[in-house]
Amino acid sequence: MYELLFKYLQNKTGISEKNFSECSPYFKLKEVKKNEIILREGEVCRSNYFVNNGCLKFYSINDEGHQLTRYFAFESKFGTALSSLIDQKPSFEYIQAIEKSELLMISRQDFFQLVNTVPQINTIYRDILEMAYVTSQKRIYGLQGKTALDQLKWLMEYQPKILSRLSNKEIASYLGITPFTLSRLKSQL
Amino acid sequence: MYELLFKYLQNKTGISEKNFSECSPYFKLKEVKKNEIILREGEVCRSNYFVNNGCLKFYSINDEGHQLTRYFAFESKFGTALSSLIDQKPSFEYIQAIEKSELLMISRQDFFQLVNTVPQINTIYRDILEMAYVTSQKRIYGLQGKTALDQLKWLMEYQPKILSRLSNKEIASYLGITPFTLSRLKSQL
DNA sequence: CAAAAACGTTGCGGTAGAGCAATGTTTAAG
DNA sequence: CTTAAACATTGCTCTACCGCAACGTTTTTG
Repeated sequence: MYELLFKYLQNKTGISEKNFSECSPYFKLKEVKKNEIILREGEVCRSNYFVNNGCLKFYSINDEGHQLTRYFAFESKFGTALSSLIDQKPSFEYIQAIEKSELLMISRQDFFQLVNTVPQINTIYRDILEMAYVTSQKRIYGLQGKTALDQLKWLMEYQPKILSRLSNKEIASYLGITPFTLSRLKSQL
Repeated sequence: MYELLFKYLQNKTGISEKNFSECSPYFKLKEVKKNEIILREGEVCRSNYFVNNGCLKFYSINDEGHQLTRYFAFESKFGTALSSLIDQKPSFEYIQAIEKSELLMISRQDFFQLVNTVPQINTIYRDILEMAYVTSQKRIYGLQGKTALDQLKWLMEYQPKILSRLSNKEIASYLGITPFTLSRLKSQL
């Protein structure tokens, strides 16, 4: 149950089995069905999730009712509504399982306690923040000011997993275009 | 020279004057002229900057030669090419002073040493990362999928300082639209 | 395995914003 | 204070993307 998480932490921080065994009990197993919604807009996010298998989608719904996806968490990734988790205000994003998934869930309180007491978890949190930031920057710079076709090419180059594993509807939501436009673009490649 | 930085740190972490005096010598004063470029695309960013007065612009230039601005650092803000600073790869963004500015500069090495040895600086770095992330998220969600007019209204509500202090050219670059479009929009308000 | 629902594709028309050029205005520099 | 340069505005045209509708295909579910 904790093999993947241990591998992940060991890889990033070189944590020992002993130290890990002090952290792992705080992570609870949570199984979710396909399409199950884990967090809704307006709710305060109180957990951090590590994906053992499956895939989570983090998205918001804008004024016109369109989904806009910021992040897909596949296996061996942490994911949470970070803004909401950090300041404990209502989330503007949803978390939903795209596939039947197995998650390791840790409460906000336990997580930040580990961040403050276990150096390796502090490192992991720093790493999560850095990665999240760098990713979001790449996204802004990589996508803005480009045509949708260029965005698609960028995605093919840097995030091929998203293209190969997800439906056009999800991909379009990630790119911020309509499935119609995506369909047309694919025929131009 | 260090009053503003001390106030900033004290406000965020409650640091004592004594602890602060151990950190402050690492921050060197740097004065820059209006329009002076502090970091160019392709260079590796080796410093973190605290703005004592003036304003820094963080932007990239896309394939069509257009500026895209991600952040303006006014007084009492830290700013750096964070992605480059973190992984020490060439920066894809420029840092430029919009006005004659007075900066406190700390080297990457000194900064991360402080992060790892001074709890209050660790907190500050976490805070910088969290803020940077939350801001970039707000930007993605707040701007994408909206019309340029809505973007402008959003900016008026949440970042009025940018509108009041900067030229239309800078504002347009921040919104990812042309100055022409911005000019037209303003007449519609 | 059959019916329904979700998803993908394609054509048509509409619109927001870009590019360019012309002109007026503000800022900067000698 | 004067001249040049940068910036702002506005009209015209063009294009990328959207919305909707119609139709075919795949997936889900009872």
